[in-house]
Amino acid sequence: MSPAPPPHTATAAPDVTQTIGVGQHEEPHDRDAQFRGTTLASQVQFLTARLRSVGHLHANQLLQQHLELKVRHYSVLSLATSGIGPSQRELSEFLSLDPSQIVSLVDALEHRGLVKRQVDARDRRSRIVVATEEGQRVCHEAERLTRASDEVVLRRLTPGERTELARLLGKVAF
Amino acid sequence: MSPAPPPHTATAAPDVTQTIGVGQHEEPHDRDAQFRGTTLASQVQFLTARLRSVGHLHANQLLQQHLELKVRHYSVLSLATSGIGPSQRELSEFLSLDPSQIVSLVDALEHRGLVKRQVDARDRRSRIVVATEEGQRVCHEAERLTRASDEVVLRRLTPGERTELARLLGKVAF
DNA sequence: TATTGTTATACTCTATAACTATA
DNA sequence: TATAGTTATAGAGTATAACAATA
Repeated sequence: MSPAPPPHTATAAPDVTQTIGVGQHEEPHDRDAQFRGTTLASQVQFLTARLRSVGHLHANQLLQQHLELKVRHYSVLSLATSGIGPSQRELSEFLSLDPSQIVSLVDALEHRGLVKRQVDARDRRSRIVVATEEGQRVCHEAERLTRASDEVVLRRLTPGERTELARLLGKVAF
Repeated sequence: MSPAPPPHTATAAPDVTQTIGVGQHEEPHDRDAQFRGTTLASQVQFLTARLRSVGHLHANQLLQQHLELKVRHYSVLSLATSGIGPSQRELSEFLSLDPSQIVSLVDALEHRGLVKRQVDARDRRSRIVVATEEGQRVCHEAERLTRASDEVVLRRLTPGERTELARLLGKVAF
């Protein structure tokens, strides 16, 4: 059995030399370790995509199950509850979503009575999205759920490591 | 220590208290800082999603521009080049993609002569995906590009911080 | 009977352009 | 003329089910 094969080092053409000729059975554990030892698995962007994938799935299920809400609706609701009074344009920019997507998200939240649109007196073209009292209640519950999701997804990190991860992400995410 | 102002604390209906009353002009910088001080902006999963969004966009453009490749194709090509000889099923699991998606990705790479399917002698149902010589050349170039993309996206981090970020992500991404 | 790859299908998400109302 | 929001539409991404070959 190959103990810890350094992968991909300028291997010419010898196809699957590591795979063939090794034996007939691969332990699942060793196999997974092989994948994690890959060049791809060492790249930050790949790891980031993977983390966001598992996290998004988990948080989405949790929100859907308890509040019939999705992460993307929650992110709008959260900013509408924050007190900073975001316009739809600002929501679009900060959430990296197209303005047309914000429309449907706010529509959905408005139909459920969680937010309302207010015409900005200083520029009557723009609509400020603010949470209703019910929306605030739901938002706080959603925040509790998403924090719980963070806890689960980051369970392998110590509290100090979680803080550090948040700090590092904060430096590059904006 | 609580440097970030705790936002949103049960503000009843007073809409945009922070926004109104300050003045008639909002500096873009202050406004952005308000968004970054939000509860949402402090949650790890939100930051992760944002980082992956900007990173994915950047890397995708770079790969498309230089190699007419997308990140998702690169990830398959990279594992096909790694020497571990992944089956399509294994690619599906490690990349968190549906088996049917792997089919079209491998099809595309195969049509370009970058990979080929080999029937696994030990289980003739499964196909091992291996890179051709040309595929290996393209892969190494793609790795160079994605590393460059990482450099750009993480430019605000010190080398030590990048290593630490990769380590923390590695602990939670699997 | 169960699994791998495949195909077909539908659903969600994302991106683009055109329209309106305000500026 | 330019911008905020809206609408419509198409494309990319994702999920599901059914099928053939093999185990």
